[in-house]
Amino acid sequence: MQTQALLSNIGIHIRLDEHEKNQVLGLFEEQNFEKGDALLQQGDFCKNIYFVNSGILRTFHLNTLGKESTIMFAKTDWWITDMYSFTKGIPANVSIQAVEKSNCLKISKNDLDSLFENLPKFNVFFRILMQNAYCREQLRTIENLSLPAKDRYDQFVNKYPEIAGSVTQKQVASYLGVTPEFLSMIRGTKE
Amino acid sequence: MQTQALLSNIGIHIRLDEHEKNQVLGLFEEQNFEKGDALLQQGDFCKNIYFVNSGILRTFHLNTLGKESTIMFAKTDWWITDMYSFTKGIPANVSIQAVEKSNCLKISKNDLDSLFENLPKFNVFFRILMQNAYCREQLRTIENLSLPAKDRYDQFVNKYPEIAGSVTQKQVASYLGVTPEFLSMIRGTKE
DNA sequence: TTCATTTCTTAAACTACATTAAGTTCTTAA
DNA sequence: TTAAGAACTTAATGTAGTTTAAGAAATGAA
Repeated sequence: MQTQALLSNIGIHIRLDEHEKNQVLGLFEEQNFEKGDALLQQGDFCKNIYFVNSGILRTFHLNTLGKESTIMFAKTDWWITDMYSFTKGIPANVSIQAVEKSNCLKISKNDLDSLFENLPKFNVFFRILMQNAYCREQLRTIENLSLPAKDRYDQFVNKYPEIAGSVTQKQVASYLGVTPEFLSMIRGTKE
Repeated sequence: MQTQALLSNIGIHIRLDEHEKNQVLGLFEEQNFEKGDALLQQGDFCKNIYFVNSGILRTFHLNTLGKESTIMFAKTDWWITDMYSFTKGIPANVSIQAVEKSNCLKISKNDLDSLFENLPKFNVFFRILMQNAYCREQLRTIENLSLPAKDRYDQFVNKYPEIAGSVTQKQVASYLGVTPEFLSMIRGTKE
């Protein structure tokens, strides 16, 4: 099980001794996904949170008309789950899917909760993780509200060049909130 | 200083004894705002996080063309700040404003950080607060991407009836990402 | 390799929403 | 109380982005 990436991700925010590292790692389980595999289906209960060792994943929502919206992408060193379903125990309103072959470390809700109890500083770590996720999401709201599609596309490519280069334009379009046809047009107009 | 609302807000998630309650309350300061008052100006550094005792506030962003986007509203029992500026010490990219006469309790970044150190369970409280904020923000992203303006308006009114009834339609429009003129049209079409 | 499927592109016709403008109602400060 | 400025409405015109469709390129399974 590859654990260096996870340990260094945690290590950015809190310091763990050897015993604590083992305490944490003992609760994670490795899982491999092939391109297109589903980690979670919209409507099911999200029981795990995943740390991405390698690969790219995404969460997407299907509305009542069958329109697909990409809510987030996750690459190496990111965490991905349906936080709403995971923390509140309600059915997920997104699916999670491997965009390409990926390797993840997952931890269940129960095990994470036990970690919060038995290793209190893990609350510090997750507080910061949630803080950052909230800030990112709010920044996206600001961009969605204040920028036209072309500018949102440019921002996206600047911010996440590896993702922009690895996922289909259809998926990028559904992340930006435009059709693939319109994204294709936007990309045609150089400046 | 009104403190019951704050204590019960904290009490939903963590248990504090009398000494700890005083330790917490000692770091908060009461502040009153008149309608229209600014708590923070876009471009300034956000040094405080505010708990709303009474009233309604909002954060909004001004883009380079002068277009205003409402990022969030906060009413009684909510927390409001520019989390990005507050936690990372960078200039705010939103302003915070009292939509109506409001009473708040504020705590500075330094004092909150000292609380995280000296009262570790406050990390649990803020972890949950950030988790909830992230979930809310992500749900909004889903709605922005998957629903047309009319449906987003209906959802907004259902979810926050008091806010919808207390703020101007111009502000609601800038929250939904449409012009006031178009919101007026939407409201005209009964079902 | 090869065929089938999906993705990407281009373009014409269309629509949700923006802009402009003018009139009406509501707020608020003097 | 009043007047000035906001906020709200309505309607005509304009546009960013959608839909539909059809062909070209890329991908993937046999």
